[in-house]
Amino acid sequence: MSKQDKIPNENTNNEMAEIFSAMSDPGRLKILTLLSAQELCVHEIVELVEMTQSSVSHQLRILRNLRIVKHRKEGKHVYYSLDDEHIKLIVTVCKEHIEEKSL
Amino acid sequence: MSKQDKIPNENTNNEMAEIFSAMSDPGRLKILTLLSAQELCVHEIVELVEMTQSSVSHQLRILRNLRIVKHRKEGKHVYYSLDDEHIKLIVTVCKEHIEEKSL
DNA sequence: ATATTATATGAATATATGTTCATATATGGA
DNA sequence: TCCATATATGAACATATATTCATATAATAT
Repeated sequence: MSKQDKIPNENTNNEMAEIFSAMSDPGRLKILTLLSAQELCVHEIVELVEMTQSSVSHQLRILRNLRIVKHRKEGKHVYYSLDDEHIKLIVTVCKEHIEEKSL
Repeated sequence: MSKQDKIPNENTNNEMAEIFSAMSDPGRLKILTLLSAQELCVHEIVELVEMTQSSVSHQLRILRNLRIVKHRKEGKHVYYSLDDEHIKLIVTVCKEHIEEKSL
């Protein structure tokens, strides 16, 4: 295996970068942290992260498009939740990383 | 513990977002993947990731500033390596995530 | 000393991204 | 039907970011 083979193929690498990009905005990261713990509907998220409804909705669309979150509709409400445990783990490991660094 | 308490404090959340931001560029992600496997000097990285020397150098600075990579100088060469195993783990988990999704 | 190789960096530019504002759609209640 | 609530979305704008180009610095060899 050559050194260059350590790099995933172009598509996989780009998709990984997209996932990290989705996690790289403070607002989206808060949303992901919340959804790591429980399912929430949009207006609950809006209150918890202190962003406008419009902004939250735009951000949720980004997370939806990448299939990082899933949603289900119930009456007037749309409930969002993490679509994948990997994301939860990544958030956790990163948090540990920060906490160890700041010692 | 209230729902909002699930979100790390503002500083921690921002630092986490910065880490993910550092990993969100395809070029930087390739660099990090390479350095997950072994220490490399700048011109080796340049060849492996097929970016210009200037661009690689700029990106390495970003990774250095966030203490994601460390470097040591040996003669004319500067060797870079991952400063932290957490980053390696995060890359691995993300790769698994992509690979499972694409089944 | 001069040239060559390795690396870093500032400025400029092009592109991507997040927020706001206005508005659209959908559901349920009066 | 009319209204209020919940959510989504397009356009515009401001900011952030990556790359390129030119150049600077540092080490080594001739």
